[in-house]
Amino acid sequence: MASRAKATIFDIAREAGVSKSTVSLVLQGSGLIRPETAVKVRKAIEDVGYVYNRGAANLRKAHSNVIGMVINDLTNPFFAELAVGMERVFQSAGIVPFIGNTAENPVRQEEVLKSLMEQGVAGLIVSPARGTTPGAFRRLEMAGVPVVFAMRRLPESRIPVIAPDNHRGAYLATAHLIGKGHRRLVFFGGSSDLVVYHERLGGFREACETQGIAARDALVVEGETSRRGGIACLETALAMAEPPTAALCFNDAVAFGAMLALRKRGLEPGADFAIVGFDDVAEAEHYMPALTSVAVDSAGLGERAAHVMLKMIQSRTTRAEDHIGAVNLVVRESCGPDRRTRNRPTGTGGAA
Amino acid sequence: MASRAKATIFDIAREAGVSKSTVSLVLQGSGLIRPETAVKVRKAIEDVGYVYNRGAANLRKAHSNVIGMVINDLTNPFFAELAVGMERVFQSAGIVPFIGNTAENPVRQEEVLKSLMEQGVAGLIVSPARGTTPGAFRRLEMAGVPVVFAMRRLPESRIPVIAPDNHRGAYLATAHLIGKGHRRLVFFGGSSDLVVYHERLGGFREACETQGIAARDALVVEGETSRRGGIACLETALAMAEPPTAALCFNDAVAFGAMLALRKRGLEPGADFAIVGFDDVAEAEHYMPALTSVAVDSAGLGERAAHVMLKMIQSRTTRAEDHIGAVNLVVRESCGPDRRTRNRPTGTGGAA
DNA sequence: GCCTATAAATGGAACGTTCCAATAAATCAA
DNA sequence: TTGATTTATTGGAACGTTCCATTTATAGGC
Repeated sequence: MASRAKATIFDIAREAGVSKSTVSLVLQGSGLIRPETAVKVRKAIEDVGYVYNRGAANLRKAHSNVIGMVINDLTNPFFAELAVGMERVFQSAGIVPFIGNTAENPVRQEEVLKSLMEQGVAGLIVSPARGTTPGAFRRLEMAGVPVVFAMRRLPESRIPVIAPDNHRGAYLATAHLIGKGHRRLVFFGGSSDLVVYHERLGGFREACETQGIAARDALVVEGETSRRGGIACLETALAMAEPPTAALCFNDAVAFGAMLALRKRGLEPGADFAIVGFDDVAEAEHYMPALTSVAVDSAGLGERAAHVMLKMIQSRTTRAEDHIGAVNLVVRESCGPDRRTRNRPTGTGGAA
Repeated sequence: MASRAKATIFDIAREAGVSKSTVSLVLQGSGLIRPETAVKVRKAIEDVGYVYNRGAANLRKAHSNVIGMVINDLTNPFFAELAVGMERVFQSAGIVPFIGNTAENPVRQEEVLKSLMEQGVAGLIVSPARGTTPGAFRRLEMAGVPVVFAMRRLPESRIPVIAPDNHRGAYLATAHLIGKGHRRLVFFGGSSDLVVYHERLGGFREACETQGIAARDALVVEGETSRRGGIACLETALAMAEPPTAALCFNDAVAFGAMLALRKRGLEPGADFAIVGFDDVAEAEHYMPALTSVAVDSAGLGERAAHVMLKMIQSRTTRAEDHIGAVNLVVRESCGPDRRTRNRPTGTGGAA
């Protein structure tokens, strides 16, 4: 069906009766060629079914305009949103980013990074996989390729980071629960190999401290960052001698799991046990009951990351400022009514 | 920090005291070179911080080992699953696929396909965007690049398709509803620019016909294929003079929306109105009530598509058999109890 | 009509790799 | 030893593009 050998600019040149250089100029949209010539060439391009060979071009050109996005888990809508945000700004810049999925696997991540590098990417936006070793990005730094981290960061690294204000988000959510009258709280899910975990847990702890919750009443149950993990966390918490009455969850998936587990025990999320999630994924709003959660605007952070990347490429630098995105607590039904008015009919502080 | 100019095999050759050809052989893992030489070269590769230039290599090599996956909507967990399934088999084949997102936009899709082609991909797995014109893949066919469609197909096209048995899935689900005693049914969501829509709707209609439902009792409400669309569909249906009692939804998102709308009206999904979804996404199982849905095994279809692609590349062909994946109805709570026993205490057929 | 200035088109070298044919070195059979 | 064989290594051409320095065509000024 198709001519076996791929068409090159020479074929176009022959077809249009010009030189290869002229064809090249036309391809680059140079203003140097006469309009009629350009038209003739463009027709020939169509006729021979030409596809541009970017690899060959990059051999001469300083740098490509390919950007790689490395995502740790595409099935998590939270990260998919991030990717979509980035896509949006790249699209309007006429760039098609290539997305690689690492499935939270550092070995796979290494392969993906290597492959992207070999393609000669101009820059890389990465949401690093859990368990990424600090040295994993040394090669990229050596090669002078601009990199930005999105959502997650590595313990010691000079690579710029675009992430939400996890500490503040957790603080706000926890303060809200305490304000509702809860006095024994728990942090559900996540594990300490993630910097994000420490940030969120830190916010939780600080809120407990500054709002007069004793350290022994600020509990922590580690677990998978999934629905399943949330179920397990709740079981653990309720099995305690003195169970908590409210939970801040590492993310929304954990929160959904915890609510599910409550229901299975005949308890009503909100009324019997307060749940707050983190990330505010699209489902949160539609759950029963609707989930109170910390909104981080992942698509917005994606856009931000893309802009930073474009600027880095443009200014040929490998450094940039970190950007910490604002968060806000979206209060819905899962953290229930004010606890003071239920358990202790007369509060101490009055109207506040 | 890094040496500005990128290292090439010549730099490695100089460092290791061998010729560029030897370096090339080592890079390709040829058995021709003496082990000690190979070690020496590999050390040099490390030392100079070399990154392989695949573009240059592809200039000589017959074809690259890059495969592109073009997905119409990454934020839909259903398609994300598909991508993950493909990833899985490519990973074990030592291939890193590049994912491009088209956000259901044919224009963007054109850009993504063009960009992937320019990179010299060896093959393309595509879930085409809604509204893709029939000619959109002509260029690819001309270039002789193997393409397979996953999940979706185009009206008239000779490109091989890997997709679930939509007709049968819809038939099974509809028959189940009819078996439960429903006599006035509706198909919710989707629009006729999608081949999948016709397939599913066809299954619905066939089941109604063969199971003795009058044509005027087999209703159709088109709508967005989202939660929001589902809400709208339900409102429309209940506003009818003679409303249906059960709905087969185009996909799970529509089903979730319909259930939400039922709840808002104080109706209980399952008991008051039966809902069946399509795709069986992970959430379906965890919903309240759990959603009855047609499972299509999208990850499995992804794996299948990847295998077909690998085989096509290997055998240098652009043709392959279609593959229609088995489906099965997962009955949960959202289609409720048997209707006959509720509305007409004495059924006609006895125990069946 | 001639020289100069501008516009348009062109040939050649270079980019970093692979592959082939050729060379050099080592081994073996006699 | 010598020629034949095998094992390792190598130089050169080619891949499809860009970019620079030229060449050729067109127009302008006098």
